[in-house]
Amino acid sequence: MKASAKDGDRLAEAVYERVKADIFEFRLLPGARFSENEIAARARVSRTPVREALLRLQREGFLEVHSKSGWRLRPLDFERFEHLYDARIVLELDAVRKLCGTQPHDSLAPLKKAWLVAPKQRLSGWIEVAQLDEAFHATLVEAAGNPELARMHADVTERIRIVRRLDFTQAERIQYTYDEHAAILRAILARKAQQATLLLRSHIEQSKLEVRKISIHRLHVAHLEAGPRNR
Amino acid sequence: MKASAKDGDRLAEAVYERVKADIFEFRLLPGARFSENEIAARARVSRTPVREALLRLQREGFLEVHSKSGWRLRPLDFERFEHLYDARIVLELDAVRKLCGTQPHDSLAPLKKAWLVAPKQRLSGWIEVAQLDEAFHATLVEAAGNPELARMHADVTERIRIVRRLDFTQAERIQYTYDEHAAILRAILARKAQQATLLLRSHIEQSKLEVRKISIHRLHVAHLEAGPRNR
DNA sequence: GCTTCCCAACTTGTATACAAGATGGGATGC
DNA sequence: GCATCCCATCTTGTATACAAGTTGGGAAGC
Repeated sequence: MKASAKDGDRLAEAVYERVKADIFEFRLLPGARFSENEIAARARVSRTPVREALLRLQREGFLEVHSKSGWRLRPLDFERFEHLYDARIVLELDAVRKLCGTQPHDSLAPLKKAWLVAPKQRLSGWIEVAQLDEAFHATLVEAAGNPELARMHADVTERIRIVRRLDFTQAERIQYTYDEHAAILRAILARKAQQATLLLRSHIEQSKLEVRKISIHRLHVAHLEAGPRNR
Repeated sequence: MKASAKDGDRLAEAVYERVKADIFEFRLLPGARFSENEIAARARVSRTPVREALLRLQREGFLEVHSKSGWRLRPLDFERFEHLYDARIVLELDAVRKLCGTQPHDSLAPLKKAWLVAPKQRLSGWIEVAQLDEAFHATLVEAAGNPELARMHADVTERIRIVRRLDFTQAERIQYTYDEHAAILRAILARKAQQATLLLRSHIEQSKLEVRKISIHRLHVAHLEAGPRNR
């Protein structure tokens, strides 16, 4: 699949998606240094669209550029991730409060179909569940009706994705996620705002905690096998 | 003051600031079309840094680009402004709740100095008051301690600035702003969360309303004197 | 072996060249 | 007068050329 031919004159966009995928799939490692020429050579394009893509990823918080010296993928910043999880809490709780204060939206119908299912029908692949989980929370915020808040939430989602996925690599966490999403959804549909917000807050706090634990573990392993690398 | 010489190799940044200033000061009008070459010629730089600046302003929601056809400043979108004001409410109320739940921060000290003053010491220039108003709300959010939420709030602030300033062109609105800010601040310092959030919500709602009224008026005038122009 | 210094090779940031699509206005046909 | 078509011109998107700062490694000196 040649990327450069049929993308409708959007090489910069293609490079952007490609580099972002490299980040999420750990082909580019946190702290790694690289140059615009390397990316350009790999993608078989010139530095111009590469630069456009990298500058965008920089603005989005993924990359750093050191003038005349090169680019690097920002190291994982757990303090930042915690702040982003807290931002999720703010945005999602507000959405749930608004949802509980209006007529039931049919925009929540797909969530019922995906999450209020018999245990046998639950998905188990961690990649699929991670996608479904993102969609659950995004749908809540979008259904609340403020596209600007939804966009902010989507930005947060992208920025924590790299660590959030780790949560679902534990099988029992998938089951908890199903249980908790179902409970949250039922509370929203029943318009129990107090209950829904409490459940959602603890659900996100729990994710935050799990990710912190796993990340620390991974960091420990990485240090053992690689020694000092970043900075 | 030559911009190109001493800016430490940051032509793109200088162009970005320049164009943004043109937007805020109505040298570029909503709906106006322009090309990269025009901007480049005015700023005496090549298209490369211009393009970098424009792409950034596009990502930030100020501009649109139509492929091979040109750029234009997005028309004022009042529905979007309302959503952004609602986003402010979400972010600032959360900040105030957090502030009321912790020990008093000395980071609020500058606010006391600026807003808890005798009527005689109040500023009256609408540009200064608009800046001070932005700083008031930004300081509240920053003091709450989550830099990510503060950054989102700052982004919102930039996007509504163009209409928000209109609020302060009415002298009595400046007085109301002083009164309301003082009341909000006192409630926060007294840790009266309920009162502080109520006051802050109605304060922002009021701003939203005023801006809507003024904007509609301005739109009306613009239509009268210019006829159909955009779209 | 150790430190210092210097330079060649990279790097980004900017300018310029080129490709190809969008567009508007005027000539043409009626 | 009016609609249609076509092309010169303008536009973005990409590639390439150039300028200037950063850096790392090896020679030189001791």
